[in-house]
Amino acid sequence: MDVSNTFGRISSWEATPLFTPTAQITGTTVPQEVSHPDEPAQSSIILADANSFFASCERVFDPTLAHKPVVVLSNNDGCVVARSAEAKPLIAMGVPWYQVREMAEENGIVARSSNYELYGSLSSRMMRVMHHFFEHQEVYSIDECFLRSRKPLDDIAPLCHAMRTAVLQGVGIPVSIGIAPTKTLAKVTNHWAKRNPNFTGVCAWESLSEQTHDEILEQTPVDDIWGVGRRLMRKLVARGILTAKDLRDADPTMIRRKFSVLLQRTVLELRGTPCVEDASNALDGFRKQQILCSRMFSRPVVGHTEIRQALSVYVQNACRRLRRQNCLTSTVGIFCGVSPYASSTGESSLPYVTTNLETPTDSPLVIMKAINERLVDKIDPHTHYIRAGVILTGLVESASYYPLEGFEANRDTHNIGQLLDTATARFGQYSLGLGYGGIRGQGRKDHETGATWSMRREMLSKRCTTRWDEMPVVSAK
DNA sequence: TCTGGGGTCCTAGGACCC
DNA sequence: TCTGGGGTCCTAGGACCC
Repeated sequence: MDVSNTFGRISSWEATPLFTPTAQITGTTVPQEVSHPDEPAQSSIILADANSFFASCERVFDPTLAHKPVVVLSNNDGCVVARSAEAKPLIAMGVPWYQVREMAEENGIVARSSNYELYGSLSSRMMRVMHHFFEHQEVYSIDECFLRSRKPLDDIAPLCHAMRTAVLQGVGIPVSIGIAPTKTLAKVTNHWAKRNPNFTGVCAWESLSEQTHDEILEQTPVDDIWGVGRRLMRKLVARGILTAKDLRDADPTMIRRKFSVLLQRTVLELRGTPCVEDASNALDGFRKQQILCSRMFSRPVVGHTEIRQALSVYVQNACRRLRRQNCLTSTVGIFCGVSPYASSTGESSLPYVTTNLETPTDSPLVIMKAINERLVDKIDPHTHYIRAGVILTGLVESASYYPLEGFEANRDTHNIGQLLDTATARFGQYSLGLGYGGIRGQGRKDHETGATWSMRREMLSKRCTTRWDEMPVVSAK
């Protein structure tokens, strides 16, 4: 076995624990990290997770929502994607909004369209505050991060309490914290802390007795475990594995053979052996390997003209993200989808077609030209599409790419992308656009482009932290 | 009338090479 | 007429996450 594997990428053929001797798995031993005599050999994983993040964000600048049931809807006001604690008993996750709207109004449930600009801004504030407490931070999603510490548990727990208070006071978002030897157990602990009123937002796995560990795992259904979705759950239940305790006690080799290396890692993680690597250093930080921009339309779209309009807007959005991570793309793909509810076959995603660009680029002009010339005619002009999207893959770092002489054609020589970035930073997103991405309407209700196919967001709150003209006004009497 | 968006990783299978 | 074995790379599809 290659020892360099141990601290680098997990090899695909075997679940290799990261910090502990691996004799029981591979027959070899790996060096342990050097530790200070006063410090535990293994670091603690701290999972900090905001409570009902989107709903909590809506409350930050609208105190009238406090203690009321609040739900946040997906794009296009489609279905319920977040619920405050008060709303949880009243409304299920993921239900289509149109089916429950009447009931919600009768029960005094307040609904908001999703306001990702606000959530993103509050998320980065929250992450900054937490980073102040623990140097090693891995931002895992918009509302949660893993922190790592080698301090003794007696020191970590008070720090976590202080961090929780700081986020609540400084940003206005309540978070729950789980501390455990592995990421999977930190997730379990965190969920437990949220459900159990005995914990004031912070719970440490290792402060609990073995009997409590068993009780917690016994009460955790297998599909509540990080990494086990609906499909896997069905297969596991068929084998009599119903709870997290059953999975922890299953034979890892059998799990590897019958399922996958991923689930084998989960088994080991439930036993306290870290197997899921720290992703914060992957790819120089936060560089994505693919960029996808897609949206549902507010109404079905037929024919190439409007599809081109939408693709043009999405390409500009994708290119902005591409430039932000200093990359160029070599392959562009587009897809359209029809409603799986309307089609008799349940088919949802129709053509996905790709084309390779002659040279990598970040220019929306070059990409849109390739789409118009090579891909758009693969789309059926008579189908009623409800969504479309653009995927950029084969990303390369701009700094490391030098075109051969005579092959610079795809370079954005006029720096149009840069110009768009500067203009939109100053005047707001969609204030300036290219071609079909050029803007016709201002209406927030019809989304930013003002196009009739643009998504619906009828209950959008203000973007208080990112728009001068939407800043909240406070008055004192 | 109306059912989200943006990612990741793993695996199997095919193409291709020597 | 017989028709290998071992390896890499790429891609599509499936599963998962929030």
